[in-house]
Amino acid sequence: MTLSVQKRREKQKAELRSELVAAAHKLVQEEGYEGLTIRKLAKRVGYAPMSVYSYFADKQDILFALAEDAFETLARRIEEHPADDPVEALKAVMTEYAAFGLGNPNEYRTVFMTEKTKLPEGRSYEEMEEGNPAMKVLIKRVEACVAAGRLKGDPRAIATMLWTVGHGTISLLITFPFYPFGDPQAYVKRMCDFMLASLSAQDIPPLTETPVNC
Amino acid sequence: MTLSVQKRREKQKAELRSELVAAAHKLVQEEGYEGLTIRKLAKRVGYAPMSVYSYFADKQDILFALAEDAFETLARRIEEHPADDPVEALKAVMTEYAAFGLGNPNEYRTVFMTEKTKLPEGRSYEEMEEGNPAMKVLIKRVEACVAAGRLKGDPRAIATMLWTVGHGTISLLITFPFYPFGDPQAYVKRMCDFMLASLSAQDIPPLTETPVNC
DNA sequence: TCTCCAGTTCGTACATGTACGATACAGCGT
DNA sequence: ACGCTGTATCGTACATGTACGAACTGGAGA
Repeated sequence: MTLSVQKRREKQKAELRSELVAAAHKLVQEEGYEGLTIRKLAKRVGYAPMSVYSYFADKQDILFALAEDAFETLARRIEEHPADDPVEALKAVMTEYAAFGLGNPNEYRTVFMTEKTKLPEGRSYEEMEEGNPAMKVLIKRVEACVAAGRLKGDPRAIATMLWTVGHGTISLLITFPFYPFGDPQAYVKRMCDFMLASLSAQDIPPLTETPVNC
Repeated sequence: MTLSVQKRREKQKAELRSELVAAAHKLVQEEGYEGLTIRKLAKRVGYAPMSVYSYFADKQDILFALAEDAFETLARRIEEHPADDPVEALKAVMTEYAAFGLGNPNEYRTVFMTEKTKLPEGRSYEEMEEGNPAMKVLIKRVEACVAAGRLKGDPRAIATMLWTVGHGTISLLITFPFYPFGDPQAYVKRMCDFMLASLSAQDIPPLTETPVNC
């Protein structure tokens, strides 16, 4: 029964990790993002500071776990959105995405604006789509638009381009709040409408087949 | 002659600051970006660690000074680029901008991917255009395209949208090098061409006049 | 000339992230 | 039953950014 023991171990460990994430979340809510400190977090759950490192490789790792939670919430929020027209449904993804980013700048920043030379553990880029449910919804709704004949081209390429523009919009709004974008909502809507209108008028080739000469 | 004394003071101070920036630059070149430490920097110029704070408010401030230098180089590189066709000239701005960002990710990140809630000193958002010559060139070349009838609409709005997309492209390529964008150069070119083609087909209204109802 | 003051320099101290290694303990083979 | 090994926990130590205030210094006013 050594396996059973192993399993129990892992389960316990996962539970303690969850407990730590919950405590971190509470800490952030109570004292703001700068209030999240390894020492404080450890004290919260009655551990020694260094014990936290048994569950997280890094402080970055803790932030990442928090962000993953947040993005699950985002995905849920997106999914429970009305989707009468496929293009409108796609726009809703971008709008909700932007609202989330602007409303949770710290989480957004830890996921999308911090160094990713080493991504947690060794998982490949699928982490992007597996660990980030929002991306899945985006691709799904793009595919719906293509299937409905409202967009032409490779869904993944289209989704990537939308992501690029959405991210550019959000991160600039976050980073340069004083730049005269006008109303943030309006700017998001402008970019969103612009992209959809422009994409509708073109046939988007897949990403890898783009000619590399030049 | 109290003014003259004041001036001399300021001049001296500016010189020392420049010396610090130069030393910081050398340090970064020699030991990488993590090697830049206030203590090490102070030791380089023979000061006590805390004396650095007479010239820079923050470590962020030091990085910012370094990045400003880098962006001046970028602007020079852009300006000395052939500009036969106004649209091609505009594309060249984006291409060079992207090449710079991908080639100097650390500088790019400190300028465009770190919190700007408090921008150095109290200068307004013009810091964006005054302190960052690249932005000026962008607007200038957009205006040239509009004047030549190749683009329609408000130059500042068009420039802002181009900046948004360019930044989105660069920052995603920097942050997620493992995502299958395909060849970075090709992806930059794709986004660049896409934007120019799409912008050519529309009349872009000014930023502030965008309707805010939704 | 003496006193005072603003600004520059810096010594010390603190909170933080984290590396290193010690300790304690649970499950295993002998 | 007894020691062995791997793992969870944690005490200590170090480098770092930076706050606080002391010491110094050069020029201004009495």
